[in-house]
Amino acid sequence: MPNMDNCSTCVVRNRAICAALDMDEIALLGKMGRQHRMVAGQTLIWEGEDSLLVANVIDGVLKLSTSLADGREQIVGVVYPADFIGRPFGARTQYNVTALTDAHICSFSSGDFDRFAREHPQLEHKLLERTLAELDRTRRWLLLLGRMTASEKIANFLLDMSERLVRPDCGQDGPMDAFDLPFGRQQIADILGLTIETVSRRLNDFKAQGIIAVPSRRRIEIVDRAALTEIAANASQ
Amino acid sequence: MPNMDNCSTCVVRNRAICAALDMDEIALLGKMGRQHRMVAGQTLIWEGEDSLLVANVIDGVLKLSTSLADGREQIVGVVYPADFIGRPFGARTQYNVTALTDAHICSFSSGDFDRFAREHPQLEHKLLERTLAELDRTRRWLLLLGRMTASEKIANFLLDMSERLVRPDCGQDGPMDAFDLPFGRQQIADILGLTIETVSRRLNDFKAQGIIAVPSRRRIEIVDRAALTEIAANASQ
DNA sequence: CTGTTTTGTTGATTAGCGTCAAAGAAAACC
DNA sequence: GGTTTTCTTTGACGCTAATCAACAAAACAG
Repeated sequence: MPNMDNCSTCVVRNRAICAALDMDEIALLGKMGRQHRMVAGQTLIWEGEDSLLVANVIDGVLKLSTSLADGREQIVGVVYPADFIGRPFGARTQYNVTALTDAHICSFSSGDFDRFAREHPQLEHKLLERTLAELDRTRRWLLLLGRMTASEKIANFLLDMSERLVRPDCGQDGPMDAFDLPFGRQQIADILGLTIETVSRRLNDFKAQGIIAVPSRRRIEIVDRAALTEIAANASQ
Repeated sequence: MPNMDNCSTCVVRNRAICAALDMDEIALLGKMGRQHRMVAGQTLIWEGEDSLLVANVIDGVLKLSTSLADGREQIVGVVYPADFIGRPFGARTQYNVTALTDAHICSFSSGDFDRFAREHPQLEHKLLERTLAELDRTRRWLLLLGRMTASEKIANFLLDMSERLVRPDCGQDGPMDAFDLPFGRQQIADILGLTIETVSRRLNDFKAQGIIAVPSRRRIEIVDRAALTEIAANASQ
């Protein structure tokens, strides 16, 4: 089914890069887009393949990941609703894009999108601002991977999650103290450059110290945010 | 001294983002730019300060770095001639920018540059392509920091350097087998998330195995590129 | 050339995280 | 409801890289 009028009912329309466009332009872009459903675990783009499509995330969480020949994996990005996926302008995609939850995306052929973007500087500008912000975030992740201990990594990860998992629709704006992670333990390990055992141990240490509660596998409740912040910043120094 | 006609004699003019502009536009941008000399060790931008300037590197090598409260440092980027420095469009710069060698840059006030860029989509497009490429590179670095052993890190680092230190002016295009690093041992450690001792030891291991030669402190000669590539890719698996 | 500082190397020891193995708990399936 | 499968926790142990410390070699200054 071609999407007649998906954009006007799109829930992320005002937060995705589409927000840079006016009504007419959105209609034009909308004609080129296709909405897809993905199930958890499904891979949209494979590492090293020519970049054939780009997409907006409408709903769900996806990971960007690369791995070494022997299977060691590193998650290099996590993508949320309203975020942009893929590598415009010709280069090869350097990582896998895989759904962590069931997801809903709006995809475009790379070629179509590239052409459209070059004709609409507003859109390119929005994309540039997003890419700059993502680069900043990724550089901060270098510090975490290169220089932090396991406890510091996990504390920072939990604080980061408490900020990013805020649902934009519910009026709340501060960080949340209770949330469900969209990751299993192995995925947390792949984000932080640790093993699953170390993640499990440090998480249980925090639990034992009364810093967090873990009522179910994926649920985290931050009980003592100050303590967690201290560990994250290595405030003992 | 205002720079009357620096652009027409600029050695990186055809490789920097300026290459997106035509003569008139370059002249306009040139009026806003100022050339600076920096000495090795000098810091241009401090972590967390409001982003007041952006710049093109004309000559020299600079590092982007962040650090933790107790002094642990991570280099999050290395910038070469023709590269762009700084964070346009308002955000705070999240890292220090420091010259590793004596350097020569062409700087612009952030405000001026932002305004000019928004009026020149070609320039923004070039900047977007660069930022996307830098993001790809940074994501590959996440894999290195998160999942590689010290030997793998150093092998990859040396191979990366042998490709990036090719002087664009000298006709050669393949990677170089002999080059001078613009880094001391501590800086290599700060790039790879290691200690200076580990860098020194692994480098000397490679030397002992006849994979590289180290005729002087900063000079590297790749003697057995195949062996180095095997270690980098963990080809033993 | 000589003393001083900076940078890099080498050795001994330790600690943190990874590895291997097994048991336990939750989810998925029939 | 019971079985299988998957995911997580826990324990024992080993190894890699960090730490601490001393020394060597350049670089630099006078």
